[in-house]
Amino acid sequence: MSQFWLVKSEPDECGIDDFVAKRNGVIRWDGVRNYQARNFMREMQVGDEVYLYHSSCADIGIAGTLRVARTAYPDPLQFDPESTYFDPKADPEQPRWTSVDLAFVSKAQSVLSLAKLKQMPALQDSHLVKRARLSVMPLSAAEWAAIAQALSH
DNA sequence: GCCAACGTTGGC
DNA sequence: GCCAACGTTGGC
Repeated sequence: MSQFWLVKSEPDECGIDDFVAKRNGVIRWDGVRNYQARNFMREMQVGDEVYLYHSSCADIGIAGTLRVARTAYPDPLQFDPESTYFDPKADPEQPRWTSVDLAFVSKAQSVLSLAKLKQMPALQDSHLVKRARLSVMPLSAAEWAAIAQALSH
């Protein structure tokens, strides 16, 4: 069964416009270095729908929709000493960190702001509102639908 | 740039 | 296994 997710990124690093530019391709979602977020990524299935959330920027909120194009595989950056995401404790035999591939679905006409998300009754119990600083999180079908409706306005 | 939340590390 | 120190996230 298809599931719903939300991923956060700073748009300077990887935002919805990077996915627009790769409209017919995929982007590797890498650099996640939090175990809870990683574990959620490992549950993702091809075809799952994903909201992209822009954090730490002028226009904070949900900026578009993506789709899982490839399930979990080892994040190559953990083995790359040149990368800021290099993890000296990562073992190629037993990789610690996970990537998935994500593909563009749509860009929001305007960003659905965090202020509006916080006001939505359907999101009061969501990870997004309740738990700070989690960069990959599941959404319930009801949470997904409420956001979809707000985005369509 | 500040700072609260919170995850990780390491000494004991 | 506890917990203080420290680092990171991310809104403001």
